[in-house]
Amino acid sequence: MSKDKSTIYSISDLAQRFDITTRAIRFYESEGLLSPKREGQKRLYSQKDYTTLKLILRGKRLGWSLAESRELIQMYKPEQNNQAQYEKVLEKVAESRDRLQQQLHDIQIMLMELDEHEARVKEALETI
Amino acid sequence: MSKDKSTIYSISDLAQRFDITTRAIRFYESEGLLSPKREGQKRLYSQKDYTTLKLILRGKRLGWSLAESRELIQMYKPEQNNQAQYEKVLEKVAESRDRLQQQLHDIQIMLMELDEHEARVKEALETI
DNA sequence: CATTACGTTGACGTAAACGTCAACTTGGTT
DNA sequence: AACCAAGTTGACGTTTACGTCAACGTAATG
Repeated sequence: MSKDKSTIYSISDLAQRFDITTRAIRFYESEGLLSPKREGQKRLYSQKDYTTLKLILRGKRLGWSLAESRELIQMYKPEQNNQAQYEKVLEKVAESRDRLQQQLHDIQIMLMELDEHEARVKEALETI
Repeated sequence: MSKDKSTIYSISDLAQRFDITTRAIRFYESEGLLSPKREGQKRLYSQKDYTTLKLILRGKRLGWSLAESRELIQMYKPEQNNQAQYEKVLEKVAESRDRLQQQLHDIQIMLMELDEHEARVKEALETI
């Protein structure tokens, strides 16, 4: 299928799939979030790059800065092999988790309040 | 207690409580998110303003723009009393809910992936 | 009454995340 | 050869969300 390990994407390919601009993708690279292979001048994106991009956009939807997403992405790289690095990684994981749990909490409250409000509005509509 | 309906806050009061700057609070007002009473020049914030500010900051944590939070805030105002307005409100509610559910989904995936990664890192640490 | 604390309104500065040209190159297609 | 589509690298512009002075008002305090 299209998810096989050797699939390669062009920049406009990725842009279409994720509904973003090529400019954005190049910008992410300039910020150290992506580093695609090259074929002459042209960028070639691997399945790993695809996954990384997915991570970036998920981060964006959650209100993360690119710098934060970059940290998370680097966290997943196995290059950092000494203990200090690993422990820094674990700290980052904990931080991320706390932040996510705060967001989860915020969302639950929001959904509850929206429910209440929706009910009130519908009631108002019925009594018109 | 301090949650009684008549409690009034100064601007630096709110700034301290929410750990933001007075500049930010004034900015939110200039963007139409807050509209405190005045006593001469000075701004006086009611319990309603306090709640609105809480909503703004919750929106921020979830990555919303101030413009989006403003819409949500206006949604809660009972001033819009005709049917067209109400239906627009219901649309906004649905939109917000969809967005929140997408975020919820994103967060669940993130937490799962972090769990997996944490496990792998801890394993690596133990085998050092 | 002079100082200090707290507030006010401009006005300009800034970081992040791209958008938008402009001016090329390059690999096929007619 | 001529051309088009898709790609490239600058470089400058733009929006959002404030930060950071400056210059001033006002109220209470020593």
